[in-house]
Amino acid sequence: MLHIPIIRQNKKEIIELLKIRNFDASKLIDTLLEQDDSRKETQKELDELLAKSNQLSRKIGELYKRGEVEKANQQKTTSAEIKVQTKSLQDQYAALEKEITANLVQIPNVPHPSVPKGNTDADNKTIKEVGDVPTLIDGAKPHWELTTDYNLIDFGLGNKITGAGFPVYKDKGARLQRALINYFLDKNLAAGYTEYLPPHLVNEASGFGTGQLPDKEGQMYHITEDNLYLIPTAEVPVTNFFRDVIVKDFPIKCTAYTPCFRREAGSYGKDVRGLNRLHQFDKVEIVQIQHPEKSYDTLNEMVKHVSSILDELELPYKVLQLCGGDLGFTSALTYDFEVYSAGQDKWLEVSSVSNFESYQANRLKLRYKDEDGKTKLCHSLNGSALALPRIFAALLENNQNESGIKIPKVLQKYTGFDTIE
RNA sequence: GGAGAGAUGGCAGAGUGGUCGAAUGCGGUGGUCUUGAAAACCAUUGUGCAGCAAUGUACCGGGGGUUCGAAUCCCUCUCUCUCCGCCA
Repeated sequence: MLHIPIIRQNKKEIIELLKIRNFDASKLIDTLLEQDDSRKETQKELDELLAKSNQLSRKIGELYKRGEVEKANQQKTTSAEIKVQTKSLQDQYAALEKEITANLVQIPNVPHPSVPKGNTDADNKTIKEVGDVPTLIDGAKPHWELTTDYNLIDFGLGNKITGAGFPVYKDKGARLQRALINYFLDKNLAAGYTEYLPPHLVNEASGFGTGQLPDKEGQMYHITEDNLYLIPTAEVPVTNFFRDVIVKDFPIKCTAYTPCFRREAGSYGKDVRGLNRLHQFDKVEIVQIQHPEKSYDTLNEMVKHVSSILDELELPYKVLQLCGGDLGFTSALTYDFEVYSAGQDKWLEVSSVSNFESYQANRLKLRYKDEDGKTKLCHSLNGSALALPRIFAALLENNQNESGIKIPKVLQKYTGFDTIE
């Protein structure tokens, strides 16, 4: 969520920028600032009253010590009166704070000025396109046929033991999957990221910290018995490492492989065909915590890094800057990576790299100390490097020929084979 | 799963219901000394909110209660540790 002092300082600019997302914040912000004003006033009154009460208590203590019991008892009556007043002021204060937070969480992050206006993904801006769309052999197939033909994935078996959206990888399919995970992690390590293997279940506080809770509750699998949630992305456990932390050295660079679990309620049709949309999938994530002045340099660095992976995999891809309407709620600027998957003639999103500026950090209480020793909010960023299933699909579809499926060179030392026959 | 113990500042660890935001040690920062370093000595060192500031206020795992007054007493939740059982 946004930080109130920053809203106060840059009110006009923020309202203008939020229009890029087609979000009219003017009324909400006015209400918010009014509520914050009365919160301050209430606190002032309350503090004064509490000060009075504290003084009185100290006085009563002294009177008792001196044995002046009667005088002390008189003062007690006054103290009791003050207590009634403080109680009602405290309630008032708590109510105001609650309203303020409730309003605050309704305001999405302020888009970076460079974010293009727009409503849907059709308005996203193509930053660059790399690689040529491959010409396929006659009778080229989509991956959901190739995975069966070459015995790489058994969707039916997944249905049997769990349900739709839970594929079972097998033989060279399983090995290719493992190769991709290792390759991605090694690439990230070489770029200076530290590897983590976090829990796949998180508590409620973590869900709130990165913004999945309370609003997007239905998108996560919830284990009610223990009140834990299956992670929808490694972003949740990893970013929450830094909840309530005061950072000493920038940047912090983390990478983690985890399975990701998503309920995807309401998805259906051909978008969910094969590997295109799953309830469980593998992903290698990168997360950075950075000084506010450097976060956009870092964002560019992350985009370059993801690009270099796709270059090595020899997949045609494009980088898009998301328009206001397509931008995630908590992001200030997002670049999406889409890979061309020839067998189904489709561009598939395989990575989303975002700068959240201080939006997540404010929820997480993730801070650093500036030169004057004042605590300030850090910037947080993350991206996929990369999401596996769609890469898997594109590799099969683009590299198919009469004799089998070719494995890109860079992966061969990880797979231990160069073709799937 | 059964029995017990505990949760205090970056860490370790005191704390009789009143001057406790909290002893002490370690660590951190600044300084003295030194050619430099170490050692020693001196000083300083939590966070939020309000305020230009002085300062005020809140916070001793979370929530509630008793009391004029709670780190300290009571209730409750969560978590951690030890022992026993089970187990990869």
